[in-house]
Amino acid sequence: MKHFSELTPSAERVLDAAQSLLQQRGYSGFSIDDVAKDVGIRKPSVHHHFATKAELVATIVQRYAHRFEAELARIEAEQAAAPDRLAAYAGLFARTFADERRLCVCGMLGAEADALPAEVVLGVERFFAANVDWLARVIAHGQRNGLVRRKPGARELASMVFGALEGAMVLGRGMQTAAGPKEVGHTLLSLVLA
Amino acid sequence: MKHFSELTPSAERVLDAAQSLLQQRGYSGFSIDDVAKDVGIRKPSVHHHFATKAELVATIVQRYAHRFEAELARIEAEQAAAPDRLAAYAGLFARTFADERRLCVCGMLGAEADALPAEVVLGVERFFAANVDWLARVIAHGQRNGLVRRKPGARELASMVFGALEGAMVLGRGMQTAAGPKEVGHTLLSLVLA
DNA sequence: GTCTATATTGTGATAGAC
DNA sequence: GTCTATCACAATATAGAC
Repeated sequence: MKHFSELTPSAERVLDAAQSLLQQRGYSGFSIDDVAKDVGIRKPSVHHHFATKAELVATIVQRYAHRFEAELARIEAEQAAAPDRLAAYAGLFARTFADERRLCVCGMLGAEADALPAEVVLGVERFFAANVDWLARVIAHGQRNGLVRRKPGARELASMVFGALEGAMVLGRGMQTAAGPKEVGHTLLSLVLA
Repeated sequence: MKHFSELTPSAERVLDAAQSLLQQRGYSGFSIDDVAKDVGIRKPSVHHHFATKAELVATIVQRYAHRFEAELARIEAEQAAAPDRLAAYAGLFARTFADERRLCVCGMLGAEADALPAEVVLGVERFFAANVDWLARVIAHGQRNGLVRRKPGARELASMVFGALEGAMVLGRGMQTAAGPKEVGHTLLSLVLA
């Protein structure tokens, strides 16, 4: 598979359009032709950049995960205290959702996992693990400093926080009045602080 | 749309097979022919019971929501204390997930909402609202008795708990080592109790 | 990098017989 | 309630020209 950093500008436009469709409709819910129409080209031109749909989506996941991990690094650099890091983390989900109520790329794909090519599922697994690992580290740090409650372990809290934010995006789309990731982020924070 | 209580045994077999496929692969991820194959009949026989795919899935949602609400009523009858009711509630999600790592029907459909017929989305919205309403009532009751913490309001806690359990199912499929709804249920309970 | 044209398969849905 | 046969179209993907 191509690495996303070697993409031409045309390939990036294809990737952007496909990611948006993926976040709105899921892997099985959009076609190569949908992508082509959004970009303003024809189907075979999409295949010129990405031979198969699986490769296209695997590249989306790769780029998405890379960008996300860069955001995590930025948060750690900018925020020193665990509560501030957690608040900024929730903000990442809120920002994605604020843009046309888009779902997390990997949240969507995780739900569909059984219907996906193996190379896509692998990228999703890595993204999930990276998130839980990062959260567990931040939470453990906060627990040592007495800023985060100690009772459920760092890893249990991390899984719960990550899942709650992913779940909040799903609820937010299915239900107009539901709390989105922004509101759930606040609720989580007040529960998790010592 | 037909009501699920008037279904013939053959129609119920079709509905069962379709629901399983829906929970594993999503609305766009299974076809009428997939359903037919699982039941052991041909495509037109599926259409004989449900004229369109939209009607088939809308009926699944209707039946699923009805059964779920019956479970909620049973929990309220069997468990008097809010913490026990919440634990039993989380158990509903754990039980679904324990069966072949199936997703909640409406969790799956909520993620796909943008690609779905209106009659399906309407059923999903109703299911979400029923869950948050029920949880908010149970939590408010627990707050009055001093068994549930008072700080985030009942409705905020309810949205968070529901979303966390839905999210845990998504994580559980995408990531082998992740906490499923069972583990997340325990974490949630220990956070929410006073 | 993009196109037209095409192959192949899958899709939801219908007609009409048994 | 189920079937065969069929329709109209949409899907992923490829060949080969410009």
